[in-house]
Amino acid sequence: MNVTVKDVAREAGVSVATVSRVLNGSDAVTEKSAQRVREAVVKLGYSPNFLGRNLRKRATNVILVIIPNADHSLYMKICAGMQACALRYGYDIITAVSNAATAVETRHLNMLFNKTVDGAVLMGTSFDAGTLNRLAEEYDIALCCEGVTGADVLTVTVDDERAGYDAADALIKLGHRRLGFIGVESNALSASLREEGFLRALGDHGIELPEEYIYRDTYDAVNGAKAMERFLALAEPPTAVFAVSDLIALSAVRRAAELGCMAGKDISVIGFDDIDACSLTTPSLSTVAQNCSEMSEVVCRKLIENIKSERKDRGYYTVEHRVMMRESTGVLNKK
Amino acid sequence: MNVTVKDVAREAGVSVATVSRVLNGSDAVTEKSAQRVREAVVKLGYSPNFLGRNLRKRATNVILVIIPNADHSLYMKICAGMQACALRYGYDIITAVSNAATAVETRHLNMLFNKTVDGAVLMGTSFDAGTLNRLAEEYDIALCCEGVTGADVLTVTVDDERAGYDAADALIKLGHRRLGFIGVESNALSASLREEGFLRALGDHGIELPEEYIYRDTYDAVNGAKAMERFLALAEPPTAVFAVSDLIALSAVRRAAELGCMAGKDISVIGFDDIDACSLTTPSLSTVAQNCSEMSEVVCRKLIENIKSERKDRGYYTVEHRVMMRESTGVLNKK
DNA sequence: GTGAAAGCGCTAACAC
DNA sequence: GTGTTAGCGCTTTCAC
Repeated sequence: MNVTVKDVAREAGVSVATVSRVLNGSDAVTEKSAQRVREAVVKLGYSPNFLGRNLRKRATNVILVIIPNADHSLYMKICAGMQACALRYGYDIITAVSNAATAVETRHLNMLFNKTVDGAVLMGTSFDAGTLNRLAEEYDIALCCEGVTGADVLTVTVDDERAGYDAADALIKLGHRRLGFIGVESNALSASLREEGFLRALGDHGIELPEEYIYRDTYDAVNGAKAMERFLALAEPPTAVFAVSDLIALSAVRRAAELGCMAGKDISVIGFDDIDACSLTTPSLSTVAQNCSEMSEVVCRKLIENIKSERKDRGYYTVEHRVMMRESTGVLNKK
Repeated sequence: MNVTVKDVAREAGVSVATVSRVLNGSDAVTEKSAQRVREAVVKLGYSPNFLGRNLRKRATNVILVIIPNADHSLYMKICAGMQACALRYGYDIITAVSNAATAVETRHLNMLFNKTVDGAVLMGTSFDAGTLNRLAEEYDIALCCEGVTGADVLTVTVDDERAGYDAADALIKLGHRRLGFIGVESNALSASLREEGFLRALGDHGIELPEEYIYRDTYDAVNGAKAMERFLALAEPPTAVFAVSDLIALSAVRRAAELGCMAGKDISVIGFDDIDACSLTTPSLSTVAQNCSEMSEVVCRKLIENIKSERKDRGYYTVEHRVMMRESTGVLNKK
């Protein structure tokens, strides 16, 4: 019932070795035999069983990408980019969502342990540096979007510190001196780097940051609204705000509007990531865009190189970011 | 270097058969042997090679989900739901993006042909009914979100006709009699069903639909803007508009605002899908939500049942939808 | 209860 | 250039 190389060999009147040679593009075969094999393949509707092939070759040419969060369009964009890149190297990408839960992430990594995939890209992993280093000892893994302090693992991200700096700088260039910051209470490296960069920019411009201008909470859109409420209740609210994620920024913009304060006019708000919604809302959201295509390209190529080679590249690479000014930011409105 | 059952057997002082029995939970083994095997597994850090196991078992317990479009949060939500459901049955979900391109979709389906996965869910496939029927003859596949006319394949969607009806009905209940429709020029079954339902609602209320109140273009957000321009240029523009997708609706809302026409006040707009952006924009977008969790649950469970059984369920199932009224719709503003 | 051995489908070394 | 055969790692009959 299930057609195998044997069947094809019999049909074509050759040996299984010849069939395998034709299928794998080995040139050591006469055109006549090759032709006969190809015909038999078509006639029998043969499709090679990759379990057998992979078992023998000890490779699957498949890379696993673990996504922490199904709601974030950034991750899907990067996956699409990696897929395009992998294809050129003869690899396939499969993705799985971890919901940032260690248990789920571990379950997915089983595919690495049980040889179902050749390598894995972790986007915002929940593992600590020690675990990652142990993993990297035995398997080909890479971090993307989100690095981990102390992890000696191939990593590709934007330069978050620099990006935070640039976001603040863009606001300052618009004349703002009272800058608010909405961050997240987590050990996410990217968020704290963005905060560091933000603070450095303020320092460079001799701007002080009062305690009340900083708001940190869980990574949840609704906290943009909460932060904005707090800011606007101050005697002297900030005139511009940087949020470490677009979702938070959008929620802040919305709450501000409800409180009679229009983003872009009465207050400036800039987010991070450039998710699709940024350009769909009114006002459209200024943000810092990550270069997804470059990020996916770099991480995918380097991981495949690692898989194929004995020498393992464990470098930390950064890709470009770009400040995108839209309608939610404007020059300081001197009253 | 790579530890196998053999190594575990030697370490535990038993045969490979016993090791396998312990690993697979067969009861025909003494607790003493089992204990020794478990210890050896831990000591050697053994992890079974699934290529060998799957080859032997002729099953992988993995389901492939093909997503047409990486930008649509709906698909990711459904994937997450399917993952949760699959887990309960001991299956894993892997996803791949096709960009609605037949070539890519075919490439992904190779995983089905080469036995890398046990079944596949297609969300908005680019295959025609004939191809799907032939596929379903030999493999376990299911359609989700988007059916195909004439495809005798397990399918789970919302009742798009009814949903289109309900969207129109909601607008009519707000007092609107001049209803516009923004559709897509494609053979997507869901879109045409939504249109049918929309028209039926109008018919039921004795409302005529002038030709100029219908706009159809490619499935692209920017067409919401184009449609709105056309509508607002009419001597008597529609007072309410139904768009078959949220992205299109959001773009329409935005363009309307630019033309001085505020959604929710001057014109009502309702979309479809309830993507995340709906509640983040101002005004928030009214829409028709699909019951993602039910959809993913049903399709996943029934597909797994098909995989496990000889009897194949090829039914067409529909799940609930819900009209969500937000700020972009309002009662007819009589001037 | 346990072990020996066959075999899942494939590739590649080796012999001709 | 082609065929024979071993073996990738695993499960599972079949003896014992």
